[in-house]
Amino acid sequence: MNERGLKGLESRMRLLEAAAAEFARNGFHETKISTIVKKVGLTQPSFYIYFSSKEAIFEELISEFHSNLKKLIESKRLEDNLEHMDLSNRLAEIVENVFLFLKKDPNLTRIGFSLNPKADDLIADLTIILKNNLTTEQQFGYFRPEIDMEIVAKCISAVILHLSFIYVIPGIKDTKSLSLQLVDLFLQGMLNEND
Amino acid sequence: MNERGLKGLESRMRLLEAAAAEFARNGFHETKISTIVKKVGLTQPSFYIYFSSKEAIFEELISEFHSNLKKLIESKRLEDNLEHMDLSNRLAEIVENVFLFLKKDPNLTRIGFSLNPKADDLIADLTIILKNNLTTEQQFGYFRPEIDMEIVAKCISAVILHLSFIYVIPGIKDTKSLSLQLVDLFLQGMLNEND
Amino acid sequence: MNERGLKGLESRMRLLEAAAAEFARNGFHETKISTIVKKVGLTQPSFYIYFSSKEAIFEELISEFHSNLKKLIESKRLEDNLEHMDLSNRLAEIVENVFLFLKKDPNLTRIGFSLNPKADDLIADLTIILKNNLTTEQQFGYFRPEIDMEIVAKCISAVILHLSFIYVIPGIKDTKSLSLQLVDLFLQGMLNEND
Amino acid sequence: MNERGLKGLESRMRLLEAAAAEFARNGFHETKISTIVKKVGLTQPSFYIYFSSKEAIFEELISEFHSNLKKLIESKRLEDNLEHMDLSNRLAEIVENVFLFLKKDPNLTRIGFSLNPKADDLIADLTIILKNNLTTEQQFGYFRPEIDMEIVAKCISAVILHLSFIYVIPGIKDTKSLSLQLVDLFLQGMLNEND
DNA sequence: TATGAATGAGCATTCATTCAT
DNA sequence: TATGAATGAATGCTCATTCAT
Repeated sequence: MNERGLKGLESRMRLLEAAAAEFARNGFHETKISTIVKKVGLTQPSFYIYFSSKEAIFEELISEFHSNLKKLIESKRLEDNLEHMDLSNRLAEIVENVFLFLKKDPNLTRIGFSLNPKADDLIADLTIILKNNLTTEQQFGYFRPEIDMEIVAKCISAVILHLSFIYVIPGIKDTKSLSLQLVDLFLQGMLNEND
Repeated sequence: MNERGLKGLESRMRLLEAAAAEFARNGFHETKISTIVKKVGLTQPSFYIYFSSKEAIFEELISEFHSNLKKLIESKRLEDNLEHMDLSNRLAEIVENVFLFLKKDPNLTRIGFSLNPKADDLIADLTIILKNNLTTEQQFGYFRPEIDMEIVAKCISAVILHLSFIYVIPGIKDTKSLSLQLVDLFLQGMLNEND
Repeated sequence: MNERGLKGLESRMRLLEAAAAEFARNGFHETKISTIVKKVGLTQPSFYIYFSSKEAIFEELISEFHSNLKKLIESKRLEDNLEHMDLSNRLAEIVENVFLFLKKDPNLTRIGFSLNPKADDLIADLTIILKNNLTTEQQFGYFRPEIDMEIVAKCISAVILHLSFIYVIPGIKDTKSLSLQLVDLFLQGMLNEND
Repeated sequence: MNERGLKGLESRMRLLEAAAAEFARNGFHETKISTIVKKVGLTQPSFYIYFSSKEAIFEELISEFHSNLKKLIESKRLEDNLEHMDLSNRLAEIVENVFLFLKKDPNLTRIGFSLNPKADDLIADLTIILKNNLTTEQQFGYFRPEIDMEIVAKCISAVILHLSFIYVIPGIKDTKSLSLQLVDLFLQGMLNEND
């Protein structure tokens, strides 16, 4: 009775896409529903067939992005494959996966990490998973025991996010080599050993 | 008409403070002039005696913050005192100085690095100075020659900012030890040398 | 196209019922077609198969109610049976009949006498019939000749309606005894004759 | 600081008046703020300087009307002057006072007794006061003891209201003689004593 | 230096209604 | 007989800003 047909589903999808683009470019408040529907070729009331409010569509975009990202991170637990690759490569692969995910939909990435209250929570979540992984490795003796892995996790999160915005999403740097360089930096440090 | 009496100057100051607090808490668009003036005990027209528009007061807050921060960074060029301290400590001191600056006025820090277009420029500026410093050191042989100092500079910028927001401004961690840990991480890396 | 099948007729009926309930509870403007059709399990376009507009269904409800009520009143002309009962009982019976009619469908009663322009006309119609009856009786010498029967008729109309809403429809008072009390009040007055 | 000057107070007053006229003519939902302000020669935002919402101005009109009417009724307690006039005249005077009050501002009267939820409460309040008065008289032996004064009070309320709308407010009947006729009807009844 | 009063421009949202199927 | 999809036309309300004083 309230079933959505194919055409309706497509309109909904196109609204979501258009909204993502607008929110990403202008933020929540400067984004107008009139603009979104115009892009899609609909009128304002149609918007409210599919979404109950401006907040609702924003929320929907964010929460799906967040849950997908969390899923990705959680699936990448280090313990699963501690053996079958050397440490650097395993880490680099994880980092690259995150880069690729964030690059896939730049609009969502921008919205998901914009000044919306839940962005901080998301970063915190990601950081926790990262920290757990790193702590495990540390207990295996791979990392210096005196390092506070909480801080490291927070550093890495910040770095991945920032580099995503300035290098990965704009396509300025290759994700593979960037990941390797990052891992190398964090693993080896900058110091010249010869000194 | 442009002669500022004492009372006027004070009203202006209080408006700036109130605006900083509001912008920091709610962002640009959700901040209402009516709220700002109410906090200060003035009426809306009074606002326009001192600032030509909402954008103007925002701009004024940001640009002073930005220029102060730039001044700080530029004053901390490494070359100036390459000798009189060992590398780690010199770096840590610089980092701590930035931490302390950002902690001094959390509202401004939040505004200055919010999603306002100039935040990216500011970060870029800071990163350039940092990169120049690091490159100099690298040429002196302190750092591994194969490292891309541009990337490193960007990592460090991101890390300093992020840790400022989650650790320094809330007062959760001591700036001195945090700076030292950061420098240690970036200089030595995480790897356990014994391996 | 105008052949009504069984199912269609039933849908129409159920829409009328649902509409009556909604109009009674919320009035015309606060009643939404979307609510009506939802209650019936239909969609909005289906509504327009049976009724040309929101006004149309409202009008249909009202006018049937009005014509039924008029029919009732007109059928109760006093002259028809001036003899076969004493005056009080004849009057009380008429009053009770109206009470029972109004109680039968509270929703319709509420709608029919709500602030819709025709409510006043209806009351005026009822009042005229009442007045004619009373005048007849007056000419027969039953009532004091100096009384203005127009005013009395209007009083009685108002009283019947009001008591319907507060006593009869809620079922708080028995219609028979209430009718008798009313008739007694209007016939004998309140004064204590012993004084 | 938020003080209203003379001009502001006048604008507020004129908005109240215009709103009363509109609400009375069209009811709550069909009354548009745009119409109200146009009548007063203001723009829509000005409306919100003085009233927080459409509901608020409606509420203000109603509640002032209600409280004034209650004040009037309460001031007219019979006990105060049981002796100094004969019963009929005292009662008629009270009724006439209510007529005059309701006639004074027909718009408010219409709004105050329209389909707004509190109208019923108001009528109930008035009825209670009336009933108390009547019961007192009854205990003094003026009225027949078998009469249920609750019902009488409700009848009188309904009658006064209805006659106000159809006779008093339109100016069709003189309030003084109408009051007397009403009192006579309720006191003496309609029956011809000679029978 | 400050304010009471007012406004232009805009935006989210609602609802009865229609059209193609 | 019914529905999925869409819309025209409003409307309440907000906010930065101005003007006269």
